[in-house]
Amino acid sequence: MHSEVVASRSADQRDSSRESRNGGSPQLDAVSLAIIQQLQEDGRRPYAAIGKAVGLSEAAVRQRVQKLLDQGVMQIVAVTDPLTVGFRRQAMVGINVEGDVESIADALTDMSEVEYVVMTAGSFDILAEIVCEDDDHLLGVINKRIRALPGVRSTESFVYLKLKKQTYMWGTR
Amino acid sequence: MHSEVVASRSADQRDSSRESRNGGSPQLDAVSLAIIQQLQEDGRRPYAAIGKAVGLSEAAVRQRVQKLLDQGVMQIVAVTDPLTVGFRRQAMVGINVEGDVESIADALTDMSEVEYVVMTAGSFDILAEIVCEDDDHLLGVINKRIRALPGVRSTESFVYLKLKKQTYMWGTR
DNA sequence: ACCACTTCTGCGAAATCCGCACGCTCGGGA
DNA sequence: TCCCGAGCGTGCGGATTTCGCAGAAGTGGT
Repeated sequence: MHSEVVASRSADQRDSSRESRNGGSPQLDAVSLAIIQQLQEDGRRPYAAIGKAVGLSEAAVRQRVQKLLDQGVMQIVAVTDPLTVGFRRQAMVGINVEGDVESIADALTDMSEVEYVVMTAGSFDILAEIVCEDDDHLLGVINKRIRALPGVRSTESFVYLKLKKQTYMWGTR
Repeated sequence: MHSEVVASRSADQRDSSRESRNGGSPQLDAVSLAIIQQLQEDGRRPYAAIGKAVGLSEAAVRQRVQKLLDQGVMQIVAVTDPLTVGFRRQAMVGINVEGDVESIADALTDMSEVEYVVMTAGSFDILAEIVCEDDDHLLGVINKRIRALPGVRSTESFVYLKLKKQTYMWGTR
C-alpha cells in the first residue's frame, strides 16, 4: 500500500512543523493544520478521506481530531445566520472600561446572549456581539445587564441590519 | 379557474407550526430548529441519535440536514481561534460610506482576508472583521484595499488583543 | 378523483467509526 | 550504555453509521 511516505516521515516533519510558535496555546504542526483545513471545508468529512489528504492513517487522524477537540483548539459545529433561525435582533456593542478589563470581559462571557467577546486596542476596550430574540430583549441586555456591570464606563451599540458574509475558511486561501 | 374560495382550509395548524415567522428566508419549522440545535452541540453527531432526540427516523434527519446544507441555512464546519492557527493579527474595522452602502459591503465580501461583514445602524455603516498573518498584511488590507474603495469616507480599526468567547449555541439556552 | 410534489419510513449493502494491541522514536535517569 | 516510559502512528476486527432506493402518507392544484 502506501509505501514510501510513511517510513521517513517522522523526523523531519516535526521540526518544520513547529515553525510558527504562537504565543501561548498548544502549538500545531503542519499536519494538524491540514486536518483543520479539511474540516473547515466539511465538518463531517470521514476520517479516512482526511487521512488520504494529509498522508496519515484513519486512526491517526481520529486521534488528532479528538485531541484538538479536547484541547479546545477547534470545535465542529453547525453555524447559521441567526436571523434565519428566529433571532431577529443582533448588535455589536463597543464598551469602555475603567479598571480591570479582563474581569468585565469574563462577566460578558457568562451571559448567554453574548456570543462573541474580544478585547481590543482602539477607542473601545471590548467588543461584544449580542444575539437576541427581539428589541425588548436586546434593550434589556444592554441597559440592564451590561451597563450595570461595575467598571463599565460607556457603551455604544451597532444594531445589525444585514449580515453579508460569515466565513470559516482561514488557511484555505 | 382561480376560485380563491378558501374552501376547506383545515387550517390553523400550519400557523402554529410556523410560530416564528422570520422575515424572508426559507422558514424553518420546530423540528429543523431542533436538528440544528443538536448539530450546534456536536457537528458530527450521528443522524440516528439526532432522530431519537427530535422524534424522526434516521433517514428523515439525513434528508433534512442535506436540504439545510444545500439551502445554505447552515453549514457544518470546524471553527478555531485564528490566533492559535497562525493568523496573528485580527481587527474589526468600522466603516463610514457615502453613497451605496451595499455595493461597498459586496466589495468587502470579495476580499479573502475579510471574514465577516455586517451592515449596521449607528455611527458606522459597516463592520468588517479582518484576519491577517501579520501587521504588514493587516496594514496593507486596511490602507491599500479598504480605504481605496470609492465611497469609503472613513474607517476606524480595533485590533484584537484577546479573543474571550466564541460560541455557536443559539437556541441551546 | 387524479396527478404532481414533498416528506417520512424501512431496509439491506457499503462505508465509517471505534477500541485495542503492537511497533517505533525520542529523552531522561541509573 | 541500557532500560523504561511517554507520545504518536499503524493495522485490524466488530459495532455502528451512512447511503441509496422503493414504497407509503399527506398536501395542493386542476
